[in-house]
Amino acid sequence: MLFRLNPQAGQPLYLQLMQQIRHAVDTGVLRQGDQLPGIRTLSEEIVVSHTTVAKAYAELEHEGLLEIRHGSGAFVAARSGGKSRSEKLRSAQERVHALVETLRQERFTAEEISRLFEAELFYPAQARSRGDE
Amino acid sequence: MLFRLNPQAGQPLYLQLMQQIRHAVDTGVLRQGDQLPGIRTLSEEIVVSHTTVAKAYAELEHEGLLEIRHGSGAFVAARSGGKSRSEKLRSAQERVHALVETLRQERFTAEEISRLFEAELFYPAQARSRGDE
DNA sequence: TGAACTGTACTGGTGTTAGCGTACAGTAGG
DNA sequence: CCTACTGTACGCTAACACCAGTACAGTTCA
Repeated sequence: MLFRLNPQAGQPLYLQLMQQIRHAVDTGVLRQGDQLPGIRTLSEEIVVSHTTVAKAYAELEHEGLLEIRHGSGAFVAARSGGKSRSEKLRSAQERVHALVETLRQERFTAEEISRLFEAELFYPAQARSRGDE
Repeated sequence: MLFRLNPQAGQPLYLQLMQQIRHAVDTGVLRQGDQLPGIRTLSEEIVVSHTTVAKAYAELEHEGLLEIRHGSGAFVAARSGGKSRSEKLRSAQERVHALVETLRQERFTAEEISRLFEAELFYPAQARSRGDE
Protein backbone atom coordinates (compact mmCIF):
# COMPACT_ATOMS: atom_id res chain seq x y z
CA MET A 1 0.00 0.00 0.00
CA LEU A 2 1.69 3.13 -1.15
CA PHE A 3 0.11 6.53 -0.92
CA ARG A 4 1.67 9.71 -2.09
CA LEU A 5 0.46 13.23 -1.40
CA ASN A 6 1.34 16.45 -3.09
CA PRO A 7 1.23 19.52 -0.83
CA GLN A 8 1.44 21.75 -3.91
CA ALA A 9 -1.63 20.23 -5.54
CA GLY A 10 -3.94 22.91 -4.23
CA GLN A 11 -6.19 20.19 -2.88
CA PRO A 12 -6.24 19.53 0.86
CA LEU A 13 -4.03 16.66 1.94
CA TYR A 14 -6.80 14.78 3.69
CA LEU A 15 -8.90 14.88 0.51
CA GLN A 16 -6.05 13.54 -1.57
CA LEU A 17 -5.61 10.72 0.88
CA MET A 18 -9.32 9.96 0.85
CA GLN A 19 -9.30 9.64 -2.91
CA GLN A 20 -6.34 7.31 -2.86
CA ILE A 21 -7.91 5.09 -0.27
CA ARG A 22 -11.14 5.01 -2.25
CA HIS A 23 -9.15 4.07 -5.28
CA ALA A 24 -7.34 1.31 -3.42
CA VAL A 25 -10.67 -0.16 -2.38
CA ASP A 26 -12.07 0.17 -5.87
CA THR A 27 -9.13 -1.59 -7.49
CA GLY A 28 -9.10 -4.36 -4.92
CA VAL A 29 -5.79 -3.42 -3.35
CA LEU A 30 -7.84 -3.12 -0.19
CA ARG A 31 -10.68 -5.58 0.39
CA GLN A 32 -13.60 -5.71 2.74
CA GLY A 33 -12.42 -6.34 6.25
CA ASP A 34 -8.82 -5.39 5.56
CA GLN A 35 -7.16 -3.33 8.21
CA LEU A 36 -5.66 -0.03 7.20
CA PRO A 37 -2.33 1.13 8.54
CA GLY A 38 -2.43 2.95 11.86
CA ILE A 39 -2.78 6.68 11.60
CA ARG A 40 0.70 7.25 12.98
CA THR A 41 2.35 4.63 10.80
CA LEU A 42 0.72 6.07 7.73
CA SER A 43 1.34 9.64 8.74
CA GLU A 44 5.07 8.97 8.91
CA GLU A 45 5.02 7.28 5.55
CA ILE A 46 3.36 10.13 3.73
CA VAL A 47 4.84 12.81 5.98
CA VAL A 48 1.81 14.55 7.40
CA SER A 49 0.41 14.92 10.87
CA HIS A 50 -1.37 11.86 12.19
CA THR A 51 -4.41 14.05 12.81
CA THR A 52 -4.61 14.64 9.08
CA VAL A 53 -4.75 10.90 8.47
CA ALA A 54 -7.32 10.64 11.24
CA LYS A 55 -9.44 13.23 9.50
CA ALA A 56 -9.34 11.30 6.24
CA TYR A 57 -10.28 8.06 8.02
CA ALA A 58 -13.09 9.78 9.87
CA GLU A 59 -14.53 11.25 6.69
CA LEU A 60 -14.37 7.91 4.94
CA GLU A 61 -16.11 6.28 7.85
CA HIS A 62 -18.81 8.88 7.55
CA GLU A 63 -19.09 7.98 3.88
CA GLY A 64 -19.46 4.38 4.90
CA LEU A 65 -16.31 3.14 3.22
CA LEU A 66 -14.44 2.44 6.43
CA GLU A 67 -15.27 1.17 9.84
CA ILE A 68 -13.21 2.56 12.67
CA ARG A 69 -12.88 0.84 16.02
CA HIS A 70 -11.34 3.01 18.69
CA GLY A 71 -8.29 1.23 20.03
CA SER A 72 -8.30 -1.44 17.35
CA GLY A 73 -7.90 0.28 14.02
CA ALA A 74 -9.63 1.21 10.79
CA PHE A 75 -11.06 -1.44 8.47
CA VAL A 76 -12.64 -1.50 5.07
CA ALA A 77 -16.35 -1.71 5.74
CA ALA A 78 -18.20 -4.91 4.96
CA ARG A 79 -20.57 -3.46 2.40
CA SER A 80 -18.15 -0.92 1.07
CA GLY A 81 -18.98 -1.59 -2.53
CA GLY A 82 -22.71 -1.24 -2.24
CA LYS A 83 -23.46 0.94 0.70
CA SER A 84 -20.96 3.66 -0.05
CA ARG A 85 -22.14 3.76 -3.61
CA SER A 86 -25.35 5.53 -2.75
CA GLU A 87 -23.44 7.87 -0.48
CA LYS A 88 -21.10 8.71 -3.28
CA LEU A 89 -23.99 9.23 -5.59
CA ARG A 90 -25.61 11.68 -3.24
CA SER A 91 -22.41 13.55 -2.81
CA ALA A 92 -21.92 13.60 -6.56
CA GLN A 93 -25.44 14.86 -7.05
CA GLU A 94 -24.83 17.69 -4.66
CA ARG A 95 -21.71 18.78 -6.44
CA VAL A 96 -23.31 18.56 -9.84
CA HIS A 97 -26.25 20.50 -8.55
CA ALA A 98 -24.03 23.24 -7.13
CA LEU A 99 -22.10 23.66 -10.35
CA VAL A 100 -25.15 23.64 -12.58
CA GLU A 101 -26.79 26.17 -10.32
CA THR A 102 -23.80 28.48 -10.58
CA LEU A 103 -23.61 28.15 -14.34
CA ARG A 104 -27.27 28.96 -14.63
CA GLN A 105 -26.73 32.10 -12.63
CA GLU A 106 -24.08 33.01 -15.15
CA ARG A 107 -26.77 32.84 -17.80
CA PHE A 108 -25.75 29.61 -19.42
CA THR A 109 -28.68 27.72 -20.84
CA ALA A 110 -29.32 24.06 -20.12
CA GLU A 111 -28.21 23.20 -23.65
CA GLU A 112 -24.97 25.07 -23.27
CA ILE A 113 -24.19 23.44 -19.98
CA SER A 114 -25.03 20.08 -21.43
CA ARG A 115 -22.65 20.72 -24.31
CA LEU A 116 -19.88 21.69 -21.92
CA PHE A 117 -20.22 18.44 -20.09
CA GLU A 118 -20.46 16.24 -23.09
CA ALA A 119 -17.36 17.85 -24.51
CA GLU A 120 -15.54 17.17 -21.27
CA LEU A 121 -16.87 13.64 -21.01
CA PHE A 122 -16.42 12.40 -24.52
CA TYR A 123 -13.72 14.62 -25.99
CA PRO A 124 -11.56 15.48 -23.00
CA ALA A 125 -8.47 16.11 -25.11
CA GLN A 126 -10.03 18.89 -27.16
CA ALA A 127 -11.84 20.42 -24.27
CA ARG A 128 -8.55 20.87 -22.46
CA SER A 129 -6.37 23.15 -24.53
CA ARG A 130 -5.44 26.21 -22.59
CA GLY A 131 -3.82 27.51 -19.41
CA ASP A 132 -5.24 29.48 -16.51
CA GLU A 133 -6.11 33.13 -16.62
CA MET B 1 -33.39 50.38 -9.44
CA LEU B 2 -33.82 48.57 -6.21
CA PHE B 3 -31.38 46.08 -4.85
CA ARG B 4 -31.74 44.21 -1.65
CA LEU B 5 -29.11 42.10 0.07
CA ASN B 6 -29.48 39.52 2.74
CA PRO B 7 -26.49 39.22 5.10
CA GLN B 8 -27.94 35.96 6.46
CA ALA B 9 -28.07 34.32 3.06
CA GLY B 10 -24.72 32.61 3.48
CA GLN B 11 -23.68 34.02 0.15
CA PRO B 12 -21.20 36.90 0.06
CA LEU B 13 -22.81 40.31 -0.28
CA TYR B 14 -20.82 41.30 -3.33
CA LEU B 15 -21.94 38.12 -5.11
CA GLN B 16 -25.56 38.81 -4.31
CA LEU B 17 -25.21 42.28 -5.69
CA MET B 18 -23.50 40.98 -8.82
CA GLN B 19 -26.38 38.63 -9.46
CA GLN B 20 -28.94 41.36 -9.04
CA ILE B 21 -27.11 43.65 -11.40
CA ARG B 22 -26.82 40.84 -13.95
CA HIS B 23 -30.50 40.24 -13.58
CA ALA B 24 -31.28 43.92 -14.07
CA VAL B 25 -29.30 43.88 -17.30
CA ASP B 26 -30.96 40.69 -18.44
CA THR B 27 -34.45 41.95 -17.86
CA GLY B 28 -33.77 45.28 -19.48
CA VAL B 29 -34.06 47.36 -16.32
CA LEU B 30 -30.53 48.39 -17.15
CA ARG B 31 -29.56 48.85 -20.81
CA GLN B 32 -26.31 49.17 -22.64
CA GLY B 33 -24.67 52.49 -21.86
CA ASP B 34 -26.77 53.13 -18.76
CA GLN B 35 -24.89 54.51 -15.82
CA LEU B 36 -25.07 52.67 -12.56
CA PRO B 37 -25.44 54.44 -9.23
CA GLY B 38 -22.22 55.61 -7.62
CA ILE B 39 -20.66 53.14 -5.26
CA ARG B 40 -21.32 55.36 -2.25
CA THR B 41 -24.90 56.13 -3.21
CA LEU B 42 -25.62 52.48 -3.71
CA SER B 43 -23.73 51.39 -0.62
CA GLU B 44 -25.93 53.62 1.53
CA GLU B 45 -29.04 52.30 -0.12
CA ILE B 46 -28.25 48.66 0.52
CA VAL B 47 -26.31 49.32 3.72
CA VAL B 48 -22.90 47.88 3.01
CA SER B 49 -19.46 49.38 2.72
CA HIS B 50 -18.81 51.22 -0.53
CA THR B 51 -15.80 48.96 -1.02
CA THR B 52 -18.16 46.02 -1.23
CA VAL B 53 -20.08 47.69 -4.04
CA ALA B 54 -16.77 48.54 -5.68
CA LYS B 55 -15.81 44.88 -5.57
CA ALA B 56 -19.04 43.84 -7.24
CA TYR B 57 -18.59 46.46 -9.96
CA ALA B 58 -14.98 45.44 -10.50
CA GLU B 59 -15.89 41.77 -10.83
CA LEU B 60 -18.62 42.56 -13.30
CA GLU B 61 -16.22 44.66 -15.30
CA HIS B 62 -13.85 41.70 -15.36
CA GLU B 63 -16.73 39.62 -16.67
CA GLY B 64 -17.29 42.21 -19.34
CA LEU B 65 -20.76 43.21 -18.23
CA LEU B 66 -19.78 46.66 -17.01
CA GLU B 67 -17.37 49.32 -18.08
CA ILE B 68 -15.88 51.39 -15.30
CA ARG B 69 -14.35 54.80 -15.89
CA HIS B 70 -12.35 56.06 -12.94
CA GLY B 71 -13.78 59.39 -11.90
CA SER B 72 -16.84 59.09 -14.12
CA GLY B 73 -18.76 56.04 -13.04
CA ALA B 74 -19.79 52.53 -14.00
CA PHE B 75 -21.78 51.81 -17.15
CA VAL B 76 -23.39 48.81 -18.71
CA ALA B 77 -20.94 47.68 -21.37
CA ALA B 78 -21.84 48.09 -25.01
CA ARG B 79 -21.57 44.44 -25.93
CA SER B 80 -22.56 43.18 -22.54
CA GLY B 81 -23.92 39.97 -23.96
CA GLY B 82 -21.02 39.08 -26.22
CA LYS B 83 -17.59 40.10 -25.11
CA SER B 84 -17.54 38.51 -21.69
CA ARG B 85 -18.96 35.36 -23.15
CA SER B 86 -15.67 33.75 -24.05
CA GLU B 87 -14.19 34.57 -20.67
CA LYS B 88 -17.13 33.04 -18.91
CA LEU B 89 -16.96 30.04 -21.15
CA ARG B 90 -13.34 29.39 -20.31
CA SER B 91 -14.02 29.67 -16.63
CA ALA B 92 -17.00 27.37 -16.98
CA GLN B 93 -14.96 24.83 -18.89
CA GLU B 94 -12.37 24.74 -16.17
CA ARG B 95 -14.92 24.11 -13.49
CA VAL B 96 -16.68 21.44 -15.49
CA HIS B 97 -13.36 19.81 -16.17
CA ALA B 98 -12.43 19.80 -12.49
CA LEU B 99 -15.69 18.23 -11.41
CA VAL B 100 -15.72 15.60 -14.14
CA GLU B 101 -12.17 14.72 -13.27
CA THR B 102 -13.07 14.23 -9.63
CA LEU B 103 -16.10 12.14 -10.44
CA ARG B 104 -14.02 9.93 -12.69
CA GLN B 105 -11.61 9.38 -9.85
CA GLU B 106 -14.55 8.20 -7.82
CA ARG B 107 -15.18 5.55 -10.44
CA PHE B 108 -18.18 7.06 -12.08
CA THR B 109 -18.39 6.22 -15.75
CA ALA B 110 -18.95 8.80 -18.43
CA GLU B 111 -22.50 7.56 -18.85
CA GLU B 112 -23.23 7.92 -15.16
CA ILE B 113 -21.81 11.40 -15.02
CA SER B 114 -23.77 12.33 -18.08
CA ARG B 115 -26.93 11.04 -16.47
CA LEU B 116 -26.26 13.03 -13.32
CA PHE B 117 -25.98 16.20 -15.30
CA GLU B 118 -28.96 15.62 -17.47
CA ALA B 119 -31.05 14.90 -14.43
CA GLU B 120 -29.91 18.12 -12.86
CA LEU B 121 -30.38 20.09 -16.05
CA PHE B 122 -33.73 18.84 -17.20
CA TYR B 123 -35.37 17.49 -14.05
CA PRO B 124 -33.99 19.71 -11.30
CA ALA B 125 -36.96 19.15 -9.05
CA GLN B 126 -36.47 15.41 -8.69
CA ALA B 127 -32.72 15.60 -8.46
CA ARG B 128 -33.05 17.79 -5.40
CA SER B 129 -34.69 15.96 -2.56
CA ARG B 130 -32.82 16.45 0.67
CA GLY B 131 -31.17 18.98 2.97
CA ASP B 132 -27.52 19.52 3.81
CA GLU B 133 -25.61 17.53 6.31
C1' DT C 1 -8.65 76.41 -9.82
C1' DG C 2 -11.27 74.15 -6.60
C1' DA C 3 -15.31 71.81 -5.02
C1' DA C 4 -18.02 67.84 -5.55
C1' DC C 5 -18.57 64.13 -7.61
C1' DT C 6 -16.62 59.56 -9.52
C1' DG C 7 -13.67 54.93 -8.58
C1' DT C 8 -9.07 52.82 -6.29
C1' DA C 9 -5.53 51.31 -2.92
C1' DC C 10 -4.36 50.09 1.42
C1' DT C 11 -4.93 48.45 6.08
C1' DG C 12 -7.13 45.98 9.63
C1' DG C 13 -10.76 43.02 11.89
C1' DT C 14 -13.39 38.75 11.74
C1' DG C 15 -14.62 34.09 10.57
C1' DT C 16 -13.50 29.72 8.34
C1' DT C 17 -10.53 25.96 7.07
C1' DA C 18 -6.32 23.04 6.73
C1' DG C 19 -2.87 21.21 9.21
C1' DC C 20 -0.03 20.42 13.16
C1' DG C 21 1.21 18.83 18.05
C1' DT C 22 -0.03 17.52 22.74
C1' DA C 23 -2.74 15.19 25.79
C1' DC C 24 -6.35 11.91 26.40
C1' DA C 25 -9.06 7.41 25.95
C1' DG C 26 -10.14 2.62 24.29
C1' DT C 27 -8.12 -2.25 23.22
C1' DA C 28 -5.22 -6.24 23.18
C1' DG C 29 -1.61 -9.22 24.78
C1' DG C 30 2.26 -10.38 27.79
C1' DC D 1 -2.04 -4.95 35.65
C1' DC D 2 0.77 -2.58 32.52
C1' DT D 3 2.65 -1.68 28.23
C1' DA D 4 2.26 -0.80 23.52
C1' DC D 5 -0.52 -0.34 20.29
C1' DT D 6 -5.03 1.67 18.35
C1' DG D 7 -8.12 6.22 17.46
C1' DT D 8 -10.01 10.95 19.65
C1' DA D 9 -10.36 15.68 21.53
C1' DC D 10 -8.59 19.99 22.00
C1' DG D 11 -5.95 24.05 21.22
C1' DC D 12 -2.77 26.54 18.35
C1' DT D 13 -1.02 28.66 13.92
C1' DA D 14 -1.12 30.03 9.05
C1' DA D 15 -3.65 31.13 5.09
C1' DC D 16 -7.52 32.86 3.02
C1' DA D 17 -12.00 35.31 1.97
C1' DC D 18 -15.22 38.84 3.16
C1' DC D 19 -16.02 43.25 4.51
C1' DA D 20 -15.37 47.65 6.62
C1' DG D 21 -12.99 52.33 7.08
C1' DT D 22 -9.53 55.75 5.67
C1' DA D 23 -6.85 57.95 2.50
C1' DC D 24 -5.83 58.60 -2.27
C1' DA D 25 -6.55 59.63 -7.37
C1' DG D 26 -9.15 60.72 -11.69
C1' DT D 27 -13.13 63.66 -13.85
C1' DT D 28 -16.29 67.24 -14.40
C1' DC D 29 -18.06 71.71 -14.19
C1' DA D 30 -18.93 76.29 -12.31
